[in-house]
Amino acid sequence: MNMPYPTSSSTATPTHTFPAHIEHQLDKATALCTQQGARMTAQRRDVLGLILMHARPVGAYDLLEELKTAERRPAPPTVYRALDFLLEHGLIHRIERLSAFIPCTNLRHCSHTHEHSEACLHTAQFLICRDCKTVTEIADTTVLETLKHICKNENFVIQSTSVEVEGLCADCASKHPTKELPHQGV
Amino acid sequence: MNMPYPTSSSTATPTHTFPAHIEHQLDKATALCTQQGARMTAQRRDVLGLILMHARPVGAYDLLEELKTAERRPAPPTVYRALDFLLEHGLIHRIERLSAFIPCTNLRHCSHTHEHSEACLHTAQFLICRDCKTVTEIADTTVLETLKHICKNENFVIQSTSVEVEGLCADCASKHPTKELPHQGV
DNA sequence: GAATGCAATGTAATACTATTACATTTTCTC
DNA sequence: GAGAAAATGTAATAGTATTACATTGCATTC
Repeated sequence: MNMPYPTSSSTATPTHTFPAHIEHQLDKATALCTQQGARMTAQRRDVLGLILMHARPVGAYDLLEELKTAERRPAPPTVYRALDFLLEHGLIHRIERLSAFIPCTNLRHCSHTHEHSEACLHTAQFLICRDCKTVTEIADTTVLETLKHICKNENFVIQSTSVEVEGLCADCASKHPTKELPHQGV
Repeated sequence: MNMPYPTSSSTATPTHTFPAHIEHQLDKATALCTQQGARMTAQRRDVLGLILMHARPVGAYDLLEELKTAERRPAPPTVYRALDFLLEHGLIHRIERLSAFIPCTNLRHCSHTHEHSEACLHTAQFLICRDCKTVTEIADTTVLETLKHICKNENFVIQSTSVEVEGLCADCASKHPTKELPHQGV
């Protein structure tokens, strides 16, 4: 009983339906794709929807499980292809340390335009809580500016960056004995 | 025919021997371990030696291959345990994007003391060349300072960080048509 | 509206990375 | 030397990702 969505350059019927606020974010993502001349297919929309449903980073195989329906049992490449697409278009981020994926925060925000395009260019920064596994995307641009500056000096051409800070979020830190950076390096 | 090494708090005979300059770096690493009350065993020394032998990041299973001798066929946990130890003591770094390992640059430097301990505290920064796979560790401290500042504001307790910049090194960039950050984000 | 070409998806197999659990050996401390 | 702790050996398995090739769907042109 799924009705086709009013996606401008999209394909068939999504196999999943999501709560209204998620659908809204999906529509926004679809609009962004159209704008970039990319196709937000049903498959990709489903995967993005599932990622948006999670409060925490999701693994590819978790998504694979959740994609299963009575009719279809997708294989790994299905999910990885969708993830690649979503990554390329800046709709999600990959958390390297977790081998997991989260939506780009900007998708959750109200603004429909993508003024922040540059800040999202595969150059996001994250705070990862070891305890509750929550990941927060940082809006700061200073880090990226610094990195750009360094790379300019070295004639290194930046294509993408990942900045991941692992530790304890404020909530978890208040519940546990504080453990700071534990040991000495060279 | 391997003779025991003069390691201060070490164990049995290493199964591998390395060129003099590598042995020198290994001795330095051993001294650092002793200083920290940690044991640089033959196994760990072998693994570190192999990592030092590579110009580029090495995967765990590559090391596993290289550890094989006529007598011994180590299993994965052997390598992973050694890697964990070396990581914990700041002797190597893990490049998240590559699931691979490189020596801490300071091991290669001349200074015997570890004045830079803080800068190495699981908080290194890397430039990764997509083309030649070479990884350069950056000495800069600004990025870490910025991150510390941000985290302080958010009451986030930092335990470790990774900053990975992927792109083209100066050499490779000069050989190829320049590809900058390719697409737009949200 | 058939033909063509390209993008997207389906499918099976496999490669690569990492951990668990438990037995054994080595080393340290007393 | 005995006991405890650290390190290693071993087998099995879990988790993540890719390759290669077949098929389908969509878009453009004639």
